[in-house]
Amino acid sequence: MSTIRDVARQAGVSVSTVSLAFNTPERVSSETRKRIAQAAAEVDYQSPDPVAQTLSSGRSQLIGMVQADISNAFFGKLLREVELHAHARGYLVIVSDSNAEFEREEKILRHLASMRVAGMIVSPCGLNEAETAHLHDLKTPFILFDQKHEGLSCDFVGTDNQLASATLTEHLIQLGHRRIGFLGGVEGLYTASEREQGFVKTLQASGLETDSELIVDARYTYEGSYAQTRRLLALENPPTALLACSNVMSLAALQAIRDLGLDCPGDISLTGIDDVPWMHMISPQITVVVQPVEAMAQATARLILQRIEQRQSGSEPGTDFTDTIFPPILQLGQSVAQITRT
Amino acid sequence: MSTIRDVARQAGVSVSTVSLAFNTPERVSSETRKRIAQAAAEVDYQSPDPVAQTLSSGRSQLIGMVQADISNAFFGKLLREVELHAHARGYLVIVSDSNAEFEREEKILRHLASMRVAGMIVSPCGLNEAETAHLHDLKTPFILFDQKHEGLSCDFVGTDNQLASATLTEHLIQLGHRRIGFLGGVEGLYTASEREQGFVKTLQASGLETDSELIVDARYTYEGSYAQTRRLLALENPPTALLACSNVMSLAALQAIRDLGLDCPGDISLTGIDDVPWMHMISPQITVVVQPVEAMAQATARLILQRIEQRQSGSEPGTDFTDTIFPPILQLGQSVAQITRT
DNA sequence: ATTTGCAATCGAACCGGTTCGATGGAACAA
DNA sequence: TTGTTCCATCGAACCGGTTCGATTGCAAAT
Repeated sequence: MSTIRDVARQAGVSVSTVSLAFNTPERVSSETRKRIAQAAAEVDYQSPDPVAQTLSSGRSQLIGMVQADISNAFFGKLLREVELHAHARGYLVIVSDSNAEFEREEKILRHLASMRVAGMIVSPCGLNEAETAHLHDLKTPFILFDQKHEGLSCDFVGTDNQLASATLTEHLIQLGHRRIGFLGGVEGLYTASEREQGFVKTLQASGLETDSELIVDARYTYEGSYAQTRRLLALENPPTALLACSNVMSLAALQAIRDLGLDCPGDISLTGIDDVPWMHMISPQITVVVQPVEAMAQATARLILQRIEQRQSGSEPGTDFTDTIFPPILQLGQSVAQITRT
Repeated sequence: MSTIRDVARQAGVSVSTVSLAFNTPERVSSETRKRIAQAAAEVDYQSPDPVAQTLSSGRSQLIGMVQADISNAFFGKLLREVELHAHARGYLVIVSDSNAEFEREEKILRHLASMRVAGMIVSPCGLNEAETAHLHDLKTPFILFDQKHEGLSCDFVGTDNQLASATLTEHLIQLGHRRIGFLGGVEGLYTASEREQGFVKTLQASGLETDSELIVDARYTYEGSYAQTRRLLALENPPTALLACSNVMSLAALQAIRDLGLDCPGDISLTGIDDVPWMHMISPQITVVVQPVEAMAQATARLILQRIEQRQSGSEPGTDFTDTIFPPILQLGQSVAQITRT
């Protein structure tokens, strides 16, 4: 592999001139520029070494992504979109899995920072103040995806989580449901609390009372949801419908219903937030609200590159941060039955 | 951020001694070592800068992965496993999507090489000789995953693809099927041709004739499989069973069957290779062979790290390459009917 | 003719480590 | 005492770029 010095020697100019010719061509006479180009071809100079470039300029051609579970399909779409955009601009993407552990997340963020990543996309699982401050201190632009963190001024891309659960709740209410079981996510997590709020507010707005017995923490897990569904359906006064706060939890609920020998929607109606690929082929097709993943992924990919290039061109961090909120989309299935008033 | 020079100054030793103390502690007197450790703490020296380290040592703490579609669930599992192992040893993972385009793949490989990745995991979509040679020239260890490439001596982790289709074919034959439609993958691709061979060989071993009309190229895509399924079922003498060579193609076939108003398995039996998450909740549950993804991912993650550390400790590339082949696992569903001989 | 201004180019320092050959001193053998 | 080894440490070169202040030469302004 030949270096910039080989090119300089071949072209009979100094190393700095070659560097200049590559980075700010207008500062080099067209004649010299031509000679350098030819010399580069002659010694088969490919492109500036990214590692050396990073060390001296302090900025790499890397974009970092940190998620709680990178094997998840939702993240897969995001990853792909980001990678395609990044590749087009000469960036590579580093992904890392925090495994929903706080210390890990912190460690990863430091590691990424030490790699001088040009930008980051993060779905924080829990960020303390120290970490928040640390993120801010970095000159690196970053975007919060899906999980918002109040008190962290930066860009955010996500869904209107309150609207998601509100939409489903309203749908159930309109079909006559009065007792709705809410299978919630991890307490304290942004999306989880938003979704719960959307549920509760909608009930209140409809003049229905909220039975706290029906609002359960199902941990965003299959197991949690499965167990809680069985528990809810075993109550003396069971709900007539369930609202599961995630794709996995909807599927667990459906499985629990099947295992109890009950019929959905005959015995119990089911709705959920988010789908999984091919979920529409499962019967009954579950009525869900989905997030427009592709659009969200695109928006995120575009935004991070835009921020990176802004920073590149010298402009300061600024305070023009935006929240890009996508509305959830209701997808009717056959998992909800109409209830006749008693 | 303090550097190794700050530590050296604080400890009153030279820079090289500090470096030595970090990398080969046994070469430094215990007293000096102690002083350096204390100095490091005093100036809050975190850890050697990975970028500088890469530039001077020629090896980074990065593992590269290249796949044709990184949003795919199969890859997601692999990615996660690799990332977890990598993280534990201080590596970060770069992933890149070749989008099944040859030039892209080539470009990515070069880019990764210029980043001095410590190792690579690749599922090549098409590697010409130039590229093959290029890969070999790199001192970087790499593992082929899923897609093997004959004539490239390196480690491989994958499934016994012939056995996968053979298992399904035999299953169908035992249940009386004589005309089996084969929905094949992209021609020329390793997995595709292996699976076709497994199918054809099994038919021959059973003394059945192979009707070339029933072996179709469905491109590993949903659309391809959907269209070909409709075509096969419209033949004057249609097959009684289908064997789809991928998860997506099985689902497409099932959808086509449904859309034709046919019953599976009543009118047509269906089997497939690979599942998708939650596929067992679709009815009829499709009889498939699955790859033990977790085990494969683990094996790959372990192997790449092992290779990297071997190389680290100075041993030469060597020729002890291994093929780690996992047997596919038959998962019976309700998508295959018994045929009574006519 | 002298000064000023500007464009083109250069040299050197720098980014933060690794690595190798050199050096100095202590221990040991002749 | 002198010579040989060996251990601990050091200085300098190097990895391959970027960047800034300095220099040179030429044209325009005074």
